[in-house]
Amino acid sequence: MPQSPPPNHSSTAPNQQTDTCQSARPTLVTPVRSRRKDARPHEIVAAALAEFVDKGFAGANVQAIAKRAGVSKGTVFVYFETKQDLFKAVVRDNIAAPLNTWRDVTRNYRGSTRDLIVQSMHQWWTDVGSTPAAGISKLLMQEAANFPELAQFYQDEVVAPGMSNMRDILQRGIDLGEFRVMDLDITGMNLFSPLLFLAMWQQAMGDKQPICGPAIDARQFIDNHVSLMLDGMCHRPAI
Amino acid sequence: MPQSPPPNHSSTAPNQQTDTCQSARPTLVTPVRSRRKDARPHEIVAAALAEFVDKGFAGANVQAIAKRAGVSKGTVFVYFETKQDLFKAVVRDNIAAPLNTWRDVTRNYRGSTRDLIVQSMHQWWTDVGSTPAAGISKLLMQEAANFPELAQFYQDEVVAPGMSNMRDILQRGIDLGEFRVMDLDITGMNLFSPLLFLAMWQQAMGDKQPICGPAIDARQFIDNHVSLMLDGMCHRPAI
Amino acid sequence: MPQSPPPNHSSTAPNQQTDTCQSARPTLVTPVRSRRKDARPHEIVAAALAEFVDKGFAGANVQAIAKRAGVSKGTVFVYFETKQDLFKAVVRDNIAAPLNTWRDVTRNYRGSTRDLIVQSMHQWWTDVGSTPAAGISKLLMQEAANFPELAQFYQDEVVAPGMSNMRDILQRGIDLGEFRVMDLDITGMNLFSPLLFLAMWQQAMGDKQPICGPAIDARQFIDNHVSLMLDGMCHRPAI
Amino acid sequence: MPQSPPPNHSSTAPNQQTDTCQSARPTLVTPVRSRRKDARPHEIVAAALAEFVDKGFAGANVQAIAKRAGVSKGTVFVYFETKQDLFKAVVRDNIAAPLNTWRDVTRNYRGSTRDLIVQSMHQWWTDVGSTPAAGISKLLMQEAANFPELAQFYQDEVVAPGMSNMRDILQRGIDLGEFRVMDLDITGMNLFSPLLFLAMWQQAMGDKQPICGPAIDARQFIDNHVSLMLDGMCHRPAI
DNA sequence: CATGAATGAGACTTCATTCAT
DNA sequence: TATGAATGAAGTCTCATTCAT
Repeated sequence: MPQSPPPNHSSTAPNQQTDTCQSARPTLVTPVRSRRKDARPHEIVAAALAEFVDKGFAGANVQAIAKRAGVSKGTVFVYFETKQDLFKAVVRDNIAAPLNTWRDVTRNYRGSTRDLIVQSMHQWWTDVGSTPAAGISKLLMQEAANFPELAQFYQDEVVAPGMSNMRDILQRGIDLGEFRVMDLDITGMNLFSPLLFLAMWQQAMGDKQPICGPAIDARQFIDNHVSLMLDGMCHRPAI
Repeated sequence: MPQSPPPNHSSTAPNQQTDTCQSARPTLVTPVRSRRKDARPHEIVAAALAEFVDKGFAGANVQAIAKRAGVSKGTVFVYFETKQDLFKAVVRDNIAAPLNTWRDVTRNYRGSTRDLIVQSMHQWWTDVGSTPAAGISKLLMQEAANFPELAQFYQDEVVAPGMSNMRDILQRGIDLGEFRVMDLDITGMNLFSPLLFLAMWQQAMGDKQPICGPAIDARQFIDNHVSLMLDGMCHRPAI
Repeated sequence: MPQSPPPNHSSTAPNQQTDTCQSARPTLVTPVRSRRKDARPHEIVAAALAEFVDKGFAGANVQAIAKRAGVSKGTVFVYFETKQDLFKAVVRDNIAAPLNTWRDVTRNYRGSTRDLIVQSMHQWWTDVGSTPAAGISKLLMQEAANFPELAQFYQDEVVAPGMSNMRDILQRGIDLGEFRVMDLDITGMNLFSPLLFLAMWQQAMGDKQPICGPAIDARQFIDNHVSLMLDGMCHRPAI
Repeated sequence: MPQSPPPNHSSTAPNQQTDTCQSARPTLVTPVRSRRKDARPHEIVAAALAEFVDKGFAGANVQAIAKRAGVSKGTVFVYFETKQDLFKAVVRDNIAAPLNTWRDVTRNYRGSTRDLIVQSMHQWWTDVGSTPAAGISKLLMQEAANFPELAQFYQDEVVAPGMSNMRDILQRGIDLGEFRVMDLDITGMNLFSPLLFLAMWQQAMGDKQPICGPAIDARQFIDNHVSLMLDGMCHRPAI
C-alpha cells in the first residue's frame, strides 16, 4: 500500500489528460491515424475507472482493466508507469471535465435563485451524479488516506470550486432578497451533501436498493430536498 | 470506540464458552490464558475495524491487523476462518451496538419534535458519526458490491431501522401539528443524509480537511442543517 | 519434508511399542488403572494408522489424528515428540504383530506343501492383507524415500522374514518331491507378490473398484493364483 | 524418461497456440521466447513427475518443482492454475503415451502365445515398468482416495485396456490350444500383478533394494514368472 | 497427564511489473 | 508501439509444535 506518496507524483504517461477537453470539443486538425493512437490512453483510463470504482484501488486488477480496454496487460504499462499512476490519471481525468460542464450552467442565469438551485441540482445529477464519474467520489472517500495528494487535488478541483459556486448562488439569493442571511459555507454543504450522498449510495448499491421500499427516485429526492431547504418543514403562513 | 464488547461478536469464532465451567467453580486466580480467549476476538475485531476502514477490504493486511491487536498472524485465523469472515464480524459487531444506543433516545421523548430531532442528531453524532463505527458506512459504500450479503445486512439492520425511526419522528411532528404533511421516506433521507455524508467525509479526510477554510464543526453543521430543514432558507413572516 | 533422517532415529515416547505383544497376550499382572494409561499411545497409533494410510505422511493432519483418537492435539505430543516419531511408531507397531501371527501357521504343518501354500496365503489375507495393517505396505511404498530408516526396517522385519518363510515352504515342497527345483528367491517373490499387490490395490481403491467388472474376490484370486503357479496354464496330461 | 512430448499435455494450460500464426510465416530466426512457451509445460510436467513420485502430492513442493524445471515459482502457475491441476496433468500425460507404445506389440503377433506373453512383458518392462512413468502407478496407489476422478481415469485408461489386452492374449492361447480354459479376468490379474508390484517396488526402493540379497533382476524375474505361470511348479511328465 | 490457545515458518497462489520480441 | 511470457515479492491460510494452566 502506498503509505507515502512516491517521488514522481505525476504520471509520466504522454499527454493523457491535456486533451480531455480537446476531445470534448473536437479540434479540426486532428489526423485520423493519430486520433486512434491518442485514444488508447483514454480507453484504458475509461476501463480503469470502472474497475477502480467496482473494486477499489487495491482490489482492482490490471489484467482486468486491460481486458476491459481491449488491450494486453503490457500495453497498460506502456502508457502508465505504475498502477498508482493509472489511478491518479483516472481521478484527474474524471474530475475536471464534468465539473466544468456543470459550472457553466450557473453563470448568467436569469430567473429566481430557487429555480437556479433546482435547475443546477438536476443538471449536476444528469452530468455527474448519475454517471460513472460519480464513482470517483466514492473512490476517493475510500482511498483518500492512501493518496493524500489526490485528496488534496479533489479538494482543490472539486470541493472548493463547488463550494464557491454554492456560495455564489446563495449570495445571489440573499442579494435578491429571496433568502435570509445565512452562513454560506455551512449552508452550502447542507444544501449539497444529500446529492453527493445519494450519488455515492447509488454507486454502491446499484439500482437494486430496497432502502425504504422502492429505489430512490433522484428527481423526487432533489425536488423534495429543495422544497424543504427553502421553505422548511414547519407550517408557515401564506405571505 | 468499539471496545464495548458486542454480544454476538462473530459467527466464525469457535467454541469460546469452554471455560464457563471454570468460571463456575469460583477460583480466585483468573486464568490468564482463557481470559485472553474471551477477549481476543474483540481485540482482533477492534484492530481489524481500524485497518479495514483505513485500507478497505483488499488493501487491509491480516498481518497488520494482528500486529495492531498485539497477536501473531496465526492467532487471527484461530478465531476467524478467513479474512472475509473477519470482515463480516467487523461489520456486524460495529453495527448493532451503536445503533441500539442511539435508538433509545427517541423513545418516550417529551418536548417538541424540533428538539427531538436536534437532540437525536447530536446523539447520533456522538454515538456513531464521530466514532470509528462511522467508518463502517464508508467501508460498506466501497465493498457493497463485493459483499452483497453484508450490504443486505446493513440495509436490514441499519438503514431500515434508521429510516423507520426517522419516519416515526416526522409522523410525530405532523401529528402534533408542528410539521406540514410530507413524504416521510424521502424527507427522512433528506433530513439524515447530510449527517451520513459528513461522517463519511471526516472518516475519509480526517481532521486535516480544509474544505471551506477550517475543519467542519459538526455541532454547527447539525444546528444549521436543522434550522434550514425546519424553517427554510426563504424569508418567512413571524407567525 | 524429512530429507535426512533426524538424529533421534527412535521415538522417545515412553514404552509405546514394547507392550505391543503384551496387549496381544494379556499379562496377568497389569493393573486396571495403568492399563488405561498405557492404552493411550496405542489408541493414538491406531488413529494415526488410519490417517496416514488415507493421506500419506505429509497429507496427514495431527489434529485429525487426535480427533480420531478422541484426545486433544496436545496429547499426541505428550507421547510422540514429533509427527515423524508418530509415523515411525505407526509403522513399527503395525509390522511386527501381524507378521508374527502369520508365521506361526507355517511351522509344524502336516500335509501337502500345496495345501500349506493355499492355507498360508488365505491366512495372510485374513490376518494382514485384508486389514488396515496392509495399508502400511502402501504407505511405505510411498514414503520409503523419505524414511530410508523405515524402509530398511521394513526390509528387515517384513520382507526378509517373509521371503525366508517362502523359501522354507518351497524347499519343503522340493524335499518332499512335490515341486521341481527352482530359484527359491525369485520364485518366492513371484508367488507372493500378487497378494501384496492385491492388498495395496484394495487399500487404494477401496471396495468400489470396477477393475474387470465386479470387485476382485480375494479368495478366488488366491485359489486361481496357486492353481496356476503349481500346475501352470498349459495343458498337462494326467499323471 | 517422459521427455517425449505427449500430444495433450494438460487441460489447464492456456492458449499456447498463439504463435501458430508466427510459425505460419516462415521466419528463419525461431523466436526463443515463444519456443519456450511451447516447451515449458512439458518441462514443468516432467519436473513435477519426479517430485510427485518422490514426495507424493501433499509432500511435493511447487517451488521445488519450479527449480527442477529451471523456472520461477510463478511460471508454474502461468501454465497450471493449481497444484492439483498440475498433478492431474502429470498423471494424464504419463499414462497415454507409454501405454500406446506397449499395446502395439501385441497386435498381429506371429508365433506361440507363450512367446507373445514373454515378449509382451519384457516390452512393458522396457517401456513402462523401468521408467519414471511407473511412478504414476505408485502415485495413484497413494492418492487415489484424494483424487477419485484421477483414479477413475486410471481405471479407464490403463487398467481396463491393460486387462482387455491380457484377456485377448489368454483367449488366443486357448483358441490355439496352448492353454487350458481359465477365468480370463482373474488369470489376467494373476499374470500381470507381479510386474506391477516389481515396478512399484523398484520405484519405492530404488536400486539399493537388498530384498533377497542382491537387487532383483527384472529379466530373470519375468522369465521365471512366465515359466511358473505356464508350466507350474509341480513336476510334470513330458508330453 | 491433559489441554487448547498461541505461535510462526512455510505452503500455495496472486499480481504488479519487466523485458525480449 | 504492442505483446505476453516470465518473475518474485507479498498475501492468505495451514499446521506442527510449544507451553502455561
